[in-house]
Amino acid sequence: MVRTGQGPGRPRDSEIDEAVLGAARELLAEVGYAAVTMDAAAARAGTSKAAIYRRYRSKAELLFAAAVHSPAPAPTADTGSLAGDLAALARRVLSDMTTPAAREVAPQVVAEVARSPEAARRLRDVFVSGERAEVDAVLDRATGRGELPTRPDVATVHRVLGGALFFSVFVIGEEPDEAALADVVDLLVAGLTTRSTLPS
Amino acid sequence: MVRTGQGPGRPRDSEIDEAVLGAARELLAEVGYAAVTMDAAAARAGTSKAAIYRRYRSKAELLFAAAVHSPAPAPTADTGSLAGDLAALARRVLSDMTTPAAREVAPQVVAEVARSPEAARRLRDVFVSGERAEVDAVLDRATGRGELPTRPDVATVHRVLGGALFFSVFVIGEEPDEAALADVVDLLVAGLTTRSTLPS
DNA sequence: CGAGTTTCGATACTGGCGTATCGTATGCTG
DNA sequence: CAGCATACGATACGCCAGTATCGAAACTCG
Repeated sequence: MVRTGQGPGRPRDSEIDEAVLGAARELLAEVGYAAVTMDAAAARAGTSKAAIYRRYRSKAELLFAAAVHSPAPAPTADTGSLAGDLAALARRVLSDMTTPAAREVAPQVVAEVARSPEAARRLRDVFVSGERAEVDAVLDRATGRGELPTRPDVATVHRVLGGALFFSVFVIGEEPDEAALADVVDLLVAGLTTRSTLPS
Repeated sequence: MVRTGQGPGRPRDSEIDEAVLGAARELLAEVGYAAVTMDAAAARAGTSKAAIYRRYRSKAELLFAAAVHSPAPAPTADTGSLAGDLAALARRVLSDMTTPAAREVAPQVVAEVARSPEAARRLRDVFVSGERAEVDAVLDRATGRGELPTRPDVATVHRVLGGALFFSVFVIGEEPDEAALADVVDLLVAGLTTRSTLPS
């Protein structure tokens, strides 16, 4: 019994998938999050609201998908040192966060996550795990170089680095400049290279 | 010419101030953020929606005010060490974040902040500056004890600590347990006591 | 080929946030 | 006392997210 992965019934029209996503992207760029209307998105995509809601559970999810272009995040380059790698990673994450689209969409996604456990799961699968994997790779390289006394807990490092960036941009409301970013990374590197991590 | 601080016109009724805030608090606790209605809040407060919107610019701001009880946050106790102080501060902030009300309201406030620069300013005045002052006090004590080689940048420490907590709860979606919290604090302390901070 | 299931477009509908409008009430200022 | 500016209750309204309903189309399985 071969499971084709396709259930019974009429299959989704992939052209509509793209049309919807494209329309959402355009509208988001043109008028901004608040002014995007589901009706307008449907109209521009040449379809109906129902078709959109079959694909996304809310406006926040649609525009989240629209704002996220590259499902293949370029893995952080190997700069040769933990400090360099973390700085590079931090810069990339920060630049992703400060995209016009991301600036508007991310807070809404956080709000959505609070309402829907399912949205929370999806965010974790799409974003959190991806970021964590990148942090993991950086720590792997540093461990390989012998820069670290013990292997730090990935979750901790991710929490601290990602948290500092997210918090700065979306809660404090001021994007850290290059010096502030360096200060955070410096603090993190100093901590990692000094202590022995507690067992998680 | 004495500016009384009260402009012309009929003054606000302070009883309505309290009634609105009380009604909002009750409803928030009873039915949760999403199910709170501005009409219901007005009705329970025995007033009209217009009176509420004269005081708060949105549902998010109303429920934010309703969720924040103590404008006088108990200053963090002096535990005798930087590690102890930071751990205590982290625990308090975390417990504030994980209140049922805060869990629902905080993400909405973040979303609101993205839409309204004015809301952003208010959040900074009410919350960010308060937290930062607490971090500052902790760093002051540590510096006084001679635990730190140089005075760290408050903004950096605040970003890292506050960010790690906020990010964990509201983005990653998992509240850090006692061990995870200890790991973050440990990392932070190791970093602070080791390096010399870059000039901000 | 027929039964069952899902998508599609189209459209109508509900609920709730936020705004606007009135006539009235209440305070300051000259 | 005469403005004048604002707050008040009471609606009414626009706008939009999200849901529901319909007949028709498209695909799978038996």
